[in-house]
Amino acid sequence: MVSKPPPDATRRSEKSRRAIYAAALSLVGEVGYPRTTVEGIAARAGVGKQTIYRWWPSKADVLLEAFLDLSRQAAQEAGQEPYAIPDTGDLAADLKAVLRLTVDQLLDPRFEAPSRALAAEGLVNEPLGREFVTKLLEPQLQLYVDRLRAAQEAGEVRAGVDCRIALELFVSPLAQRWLQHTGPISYDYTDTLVEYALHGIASQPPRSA
Amino acid sequence: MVSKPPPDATRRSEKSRRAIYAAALSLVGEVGYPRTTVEGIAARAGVGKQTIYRWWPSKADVLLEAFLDLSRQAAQEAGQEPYAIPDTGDLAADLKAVLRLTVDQLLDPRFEAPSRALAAEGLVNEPLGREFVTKLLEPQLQLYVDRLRAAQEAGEVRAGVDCRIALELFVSPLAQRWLQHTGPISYDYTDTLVEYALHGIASQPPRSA
Amino acid sequence: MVSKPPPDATRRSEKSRRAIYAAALSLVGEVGYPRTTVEGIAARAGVGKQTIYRWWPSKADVLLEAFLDLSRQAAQEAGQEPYAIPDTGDLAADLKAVLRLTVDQLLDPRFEAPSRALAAEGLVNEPLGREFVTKLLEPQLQLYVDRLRAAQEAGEVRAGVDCRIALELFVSPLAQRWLQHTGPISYDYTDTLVEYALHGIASQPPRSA
Amino acid sequence: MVSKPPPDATRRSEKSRRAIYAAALSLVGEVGYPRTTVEGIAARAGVGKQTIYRWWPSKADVLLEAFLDLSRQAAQEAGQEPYAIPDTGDLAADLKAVLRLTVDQLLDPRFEAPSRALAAEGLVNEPLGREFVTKLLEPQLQLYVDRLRAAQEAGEVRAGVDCRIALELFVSPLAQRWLQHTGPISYDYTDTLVEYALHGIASQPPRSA
DNA sequence: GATTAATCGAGACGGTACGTCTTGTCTTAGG
DNA sequence: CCTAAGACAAGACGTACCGTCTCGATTAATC
Repeated sequence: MVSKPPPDATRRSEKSRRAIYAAALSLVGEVGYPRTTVEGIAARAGVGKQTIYRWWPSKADVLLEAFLDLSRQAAQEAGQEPYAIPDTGDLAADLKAVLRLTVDQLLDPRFEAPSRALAAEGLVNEPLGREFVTKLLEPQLQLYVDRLRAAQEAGEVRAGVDCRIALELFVSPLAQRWLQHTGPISYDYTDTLVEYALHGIASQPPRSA
Repeated sequence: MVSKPPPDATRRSEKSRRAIYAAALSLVGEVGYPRTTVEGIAARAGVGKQTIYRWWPSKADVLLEAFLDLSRQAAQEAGQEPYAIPDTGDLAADLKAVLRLTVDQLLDPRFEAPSRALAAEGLVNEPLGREFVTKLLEPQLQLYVDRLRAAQEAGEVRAGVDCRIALELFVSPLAQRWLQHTGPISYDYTDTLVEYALHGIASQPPRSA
Repeated sequence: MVSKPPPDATRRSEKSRRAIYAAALSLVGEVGYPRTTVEGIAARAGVGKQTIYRWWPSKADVLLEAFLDLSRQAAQEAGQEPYAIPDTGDLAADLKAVLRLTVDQLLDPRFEAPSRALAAEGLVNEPLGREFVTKLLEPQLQLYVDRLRAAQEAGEVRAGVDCRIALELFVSPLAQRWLQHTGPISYDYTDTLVEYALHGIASQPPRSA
Repeated sequence: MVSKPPPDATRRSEKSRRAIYAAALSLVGEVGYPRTTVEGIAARAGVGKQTIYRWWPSKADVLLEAFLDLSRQAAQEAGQEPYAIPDTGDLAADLKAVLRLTVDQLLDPRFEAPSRALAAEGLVNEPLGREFVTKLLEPQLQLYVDRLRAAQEAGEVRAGVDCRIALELFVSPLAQRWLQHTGPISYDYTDTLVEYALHGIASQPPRSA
């Protein structure tokens, strides 16, 4: 007899849930994550604090779900999500195109504050971090894995290359620049990343290949 | 309405400063960053709260300085800091070696908690983030830039390659895996990164090169 | 904007009502009045909260009715209620006897907690206080008035004495000792009260009587 | 290691203490005891909640001290408090006079709400009740005991009468009428009480006296 | 016996206050 | 003047209840 029985989800107020999502996202955008409080979210959503604590264990989880919801919505708005990177036969062009879309999204102010906040919280709060990675990051990365695998089968990528590692060559640099402000983000930059990642930076081919 | 005159640093208590660094680092290691409080640091350091607020604007800044201090100490202990990546003439080998050292440091428990905490806080607290990047990250990255530039002059790296971008091909993937737990970290992994980054993942050379 | 139509009392669940009374009384006895909550009563009674709010305006009213019910029951158990103080012709003896019964009741643990709670709430919540006085206290006091009036007619009590005030001479001291713990309660004590009230404490008769 | 060390009383803010007393008394007067909250007191006093919780365990204790302070002040204002019931040699007159003063005080609106609230809380919260009785009620009652004892030595009161019980004959009825609204309060009423208590209500002297 | 309308147990809801914790400022005493 | 200590105003935390509301599921009186 340690923990409360879980609440009855069938009786949950849809209106409140949406109001909470909206309040959480707008507050994070306006005052930043650390100054966004559960009380503030409840007040702006016109909701009792208990209604938040009933369904989420912390403000980080509220924000995570709110962001997932926002992503889902944005995906729907953007037409039937392809859920795949296009395959025109030209790997470099395809990767450049999809990275340009990612750049656009990273610079969209609706996404910036909450996703940065979630990423930050995820670094320090491991369960949340795992959920963030599992639910948001990995599905995206898997698309790259799929496209690279297809390229590998088509002979465009060297056999033996681990696609899960390969994708990090262009995704991680972009992620780090964005997260840590270690450099500017642009189409040129991502195009360059694709170029370098595909053909390497060395002037000579590897000795034993 | 001017801001307070700065306190007289010549009369500052060295003992307190060191006790505060130690308390901050140990608390972050023990209870995590969010549950580390200024009061807790003051109590463990046997110091008045005002002594902290007099010299640092926030707990993040305390931790940043504490961590810088720790890094300086660790560097000294590790013998006279080379402050350069070795240049044996074999770029791949040199990069692999230095990345292996980085792996060792990332897995050192003394460093893990505070540096992860600082990275997280830096994402969301821009001034701190810039300081973190400027004082800790950039100097490290510059070493890579220098080594790559030397390789470029030696003809090992293609002319026209932007070394600042090139270094991200092996540094950022490692950073992301470590920060966001998106994958395991090992010597094999970093070796592979160097391999891919130097020679690319494509099976064919670029069309117009 | 009229108030709700009153609920249909004919369809009321007798079982629930009794369960609520029992739960209210036992909770007040166990955890005290302030920590007795409507939610707690509902939970212990196995009843929805609305079933309480449908029939009573507040927890104080629940407790008042529960206590009235308990009193009624106790009266029935104690044989056919006399509803009068016996009149043996000896006023002192009759008063002593009935006060001894009152002492017994005040010390009965079933009654103590709820009646003290009701008295307390009544001090601060005037409507409830009036109801408490009207329904519980006054009927009891009236018995004294009747007995004293009879004694007055029999010449045992001085003509001109206001019986409503006279009864307070032995009832109020007992009530105050019990309510405010200002002294112990015993048969000796109430016997003494009767003695003093009947014959006064002065050594001389009044100057002008 | 169970409880906090007590705070350092020498550094206590006198201004805050007085503001808290004033806020507590005015709130109880305006909205009644149950709707007076610690938060409300803190807000009106311009004080942090912790400053209240640091020095008092509950709102009842705040109110008790506030009331004690008010009583002390009122006593000082009323000239050098005699701290004794006058002894003119005429016991009945002296008692009537002091009871009339009590009537005045009971009807003073500054005192009514808080003292009724404290009495109520004391019924149900035994430690507070004992403190209320010890610090406020008993000192008052002792004055009666002293005056009655003097009268007894002067032969005005029958030897053998227990003065502690005797005083209740006129004090308790007044207290009960006031607390429980069981009847009106007036000079006539208290005069009558003294009359009855001194000379009894019986028409005949006791059989064995 | 089926219909129907209100009560029932249950519990989610918008709120308020609780008592605790921490922040960053201010005050006091001591060196 | 810096220091250790800690009281202070402020305000968020997460919990407990309040009194209202909305669900099916009884359930009792009418058809």
